Amino acid sequence: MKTRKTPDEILKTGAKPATSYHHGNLERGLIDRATEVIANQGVEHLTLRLLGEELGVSRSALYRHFPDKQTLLVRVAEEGFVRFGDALDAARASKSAEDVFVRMGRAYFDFARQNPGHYRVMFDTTVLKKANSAKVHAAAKRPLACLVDEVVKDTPETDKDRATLIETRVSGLWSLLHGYSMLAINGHLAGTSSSVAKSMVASVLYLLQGQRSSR
Amino acid sequence: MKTRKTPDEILKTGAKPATSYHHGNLERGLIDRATEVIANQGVEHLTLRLLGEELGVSRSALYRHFPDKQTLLVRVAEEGFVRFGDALDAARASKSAEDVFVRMGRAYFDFARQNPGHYRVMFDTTVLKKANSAKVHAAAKRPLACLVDEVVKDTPETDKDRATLIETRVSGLWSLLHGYSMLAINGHLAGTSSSVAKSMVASVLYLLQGQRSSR
DNA sequence: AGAGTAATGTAATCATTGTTGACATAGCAT
DNA sequence: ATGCTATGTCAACAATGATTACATTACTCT
Repeated sequence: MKTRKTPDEILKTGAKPATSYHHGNLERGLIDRATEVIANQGVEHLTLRLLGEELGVSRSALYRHFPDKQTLLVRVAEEGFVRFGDALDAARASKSAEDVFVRMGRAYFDFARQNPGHYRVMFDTTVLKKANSAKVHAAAKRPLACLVDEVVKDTPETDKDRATLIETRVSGLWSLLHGYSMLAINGHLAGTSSSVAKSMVASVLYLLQGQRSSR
Repeated sequence: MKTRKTPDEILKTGAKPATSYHHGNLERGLIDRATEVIANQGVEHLTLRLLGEELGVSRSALYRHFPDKQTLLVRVAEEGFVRFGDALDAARASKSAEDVFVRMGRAYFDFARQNPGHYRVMFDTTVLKKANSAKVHAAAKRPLACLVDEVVKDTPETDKDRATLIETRVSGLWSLLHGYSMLAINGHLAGTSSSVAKSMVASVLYLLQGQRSSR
């Protein structure tokens, strides 16, 4: 009994007549538009006034759907983590001749570059810190768990101090993926030709191999 | 004729008598305190009111030293880049049995973890974008130039398409260093035991080796 | 169909923060 | 001493996030 009309029904009927008092699906619109603005201009340029204007709604309408701005950002992050987890899971499960880490690495980079708004909020220092939503914290664990699972599988049990080796490999893998994603999103890798992107995916393997053979 | 008293003179005389109207070295104090706040609580928690209070000065006093808050942040970033460049240069120049990339990698991580406030601002999406100070842009180039220089030296000239190889290696190296630094600073690598940190430094070499031998 | 009720949106208002302009004070040179 | 400049204060403004009281719509139940 949450909504009177599903989003699909709204869309089918031709969405938002000119005289409508109700927006129809403001919650969805707020999340989507906020994500766009963040992708284009960064979190700090997102204002409720702009959001309201663009959606043809008063600025206080947001508070019917979110207790505050912070919570809207948490929702953006949450949806990002879910989709991110889905993407990594899919890459992991896909049957392919390629190494599973190559597949996951590519999926990681692709997600970050195609969803810069989500990715920024997901790893923004302060957004998650104050979030008391259990859902977002659960969603945030899943993508990393994907990486950890595969590293665990790939780390020989014979190694003494196996736990440390796993931790090392996860840290290295994640650092490489996160660092490249962040630098690329923020335009610090100007001449990021596609060949470099491909090489970065391959680098995942070399990094892992080096870490396993070392120590 | 910029200052009547150098900072050192102020300090020698016992700094800031209770009845002082002038702060003595407000510019320095603003930059330093701002850096601390950012390190502890993030950029978005930095307010001019707080800054003024803590330095025993009105909130508008800042505007005698910086045209606006943004410019203060740019100054923090600028000083960060200078010190960062110095640290990398020193590591590169130091005579040691260790590989130069190991030395630079350690210096990179050490700087980031010991100066989280600086590092955050330096790579904040929006701080540098709007900065029209030539100084900060020059300072920002130097640290990366250190890494690039060494990669260039280390990349065999015989390789055809050498430029792409260099670009790939720089991207990979920087991504690993930046990613680990960011994740560590923001507390995402909770169990970051010192052994993991050491392994991360070593990983730099394996990554570079893999990239050179590949493609 | 019609009443009742919850969901959704608006308008007016407030607190916080960055910023500005007019004024006050201190230090330095002559 | 006098004047100039750097530095700091105070009051006010604009933008923004948030709150409260009220208005409108849509669903449910009979």
